[in-house]
Amino acid sequence: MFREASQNRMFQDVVNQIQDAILDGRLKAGDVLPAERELKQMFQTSRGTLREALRVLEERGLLEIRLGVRGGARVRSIGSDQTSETLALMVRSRKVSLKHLAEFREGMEGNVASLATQRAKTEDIDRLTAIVDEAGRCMQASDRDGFIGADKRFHLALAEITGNPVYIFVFRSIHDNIHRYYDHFLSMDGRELSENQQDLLDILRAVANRRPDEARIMAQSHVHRFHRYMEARDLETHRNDNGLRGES
Amino acid sequence: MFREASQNRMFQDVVNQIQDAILDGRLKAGDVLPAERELKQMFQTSRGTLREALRVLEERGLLEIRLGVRGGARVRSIGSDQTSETLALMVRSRKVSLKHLAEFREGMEGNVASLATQRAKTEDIDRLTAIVDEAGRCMQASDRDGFIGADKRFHLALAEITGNPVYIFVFRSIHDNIHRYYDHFLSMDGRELSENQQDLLDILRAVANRRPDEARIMAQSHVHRFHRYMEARDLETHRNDNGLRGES
DNA sequence: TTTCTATTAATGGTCAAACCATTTAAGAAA
DNA sequence: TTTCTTAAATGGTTTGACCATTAATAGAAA
Repeated sequence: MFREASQNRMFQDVVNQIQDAILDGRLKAGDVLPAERELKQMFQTSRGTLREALRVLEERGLLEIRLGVRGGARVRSIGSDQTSETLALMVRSRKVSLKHLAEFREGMEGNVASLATQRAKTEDIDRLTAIVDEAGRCMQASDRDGFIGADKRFHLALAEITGNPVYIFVFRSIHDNIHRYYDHFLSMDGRELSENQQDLLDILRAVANRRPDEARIMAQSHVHRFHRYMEARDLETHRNDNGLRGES
Repeated sequence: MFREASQNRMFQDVVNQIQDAILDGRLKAGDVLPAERELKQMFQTSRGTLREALRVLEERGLLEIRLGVRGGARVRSIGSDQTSETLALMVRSRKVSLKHLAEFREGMEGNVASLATQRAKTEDIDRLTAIVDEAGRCMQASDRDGFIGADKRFHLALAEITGNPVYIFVFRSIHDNIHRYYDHFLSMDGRELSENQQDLLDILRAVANRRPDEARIMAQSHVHRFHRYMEARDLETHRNDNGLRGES
């Protein structure tokens, strides 16, 4: 119900005050806090203590601290970076595998596709169409990275169409982590590119025709296909090493 | 692809070294790091710099720091606390509302119920049955808090049955945040308790009968019911204040 | 002997003042 | 005008001291 109150730890109080100011809108994204030597006087604390507080806020993703003249602590907009980092920790510590991430994403993308189908406006469908067209061009040019980028934007667009920021938030977190595997394990040849392009077309058609259940199935099988490619590549290369370590 | 490399910021290097030791298993949960005055010599740095590094690791959820003799930095096990905090920030900054959280949860619980149905062993079903029985006793005793607790354990058990830690991780994050609303807005009378108990029985039956799709629908409508209760209460009390602010 | 109490030492938390490193901007030189 | 130099603002680091909290231990009281 409540978190324990800690008397000691003055820097915690500084953290709370600044965080409240940001979350209450008194400090907006882009604002620059006064220099450390001024802040320390405003809070009546030492510079060391103040810096510990800034470190916490930076780690929380609320501040970005730059060096040099005109540097200082800038207020950032709240994003999903931190969750992404936490998931990354779980992956690195072997608590979560590619299989787990992929399964979760498969279910979530199904929900997203279904919801997006129920809520897409005509301009949303136009936007999706444009992305699929671009993916098609990448496919014909055998531009693998371009295709993967378009694929990502397609899924992100679906998440945005739902109007629910939680989907965007979680999607980013999952995708950031799963993407590391793409670079290692996902090499798509022409046939695979064309299969995936067909998937996107199928999803788009289901959305345009207002068939949520069909869109769910299509999206799930599309993500599942990606997953299978990676699994196959993983098995091929697995005797060499275990893939992803030590890139913090 | 890569994060920018920052030469300056010596504390970052200390963070990386300790984090790597934890994630590589050289430091296990419960281990206690040497005292700050020893660590500062091991890293050949000043105490202030070292403390900034510890602060980051604490904020990342990797260390827990205690005061006094026999205090110090202890290695924690990696959990979902941090993501929960980030979501909480988004709720407080009005980027995410109860409606968004509830909708996301609804979809996710459907997926969880479906997967759990496909994977439940007989002992899993026994466990679920025991939880539902307990919920039934709470219902008959009009023990609202007890019922909510049993309900939460039921959903958590389903997540565990999937065998996918990502579901457990995300469930905890979402639930921690949505639970604050329960305390404010959710007052269930006898009829509502009994409706929810019936929901749990329905889900359990679908799982036991191995009907994934049915389990999905049941779980979704169950979560949806919770959601509607809260929405109703929210409207009732909305003229007073906006509910949840400033409890950091 | 057992139990309570006061002391003590280990440890994190804070403070102060100085110096270093980086970056931008203003001014000087070409 | 363009390029180079310099200066000032700002975060990063160091040192050494002192404060506050806590667990263990020694000692007093029962």
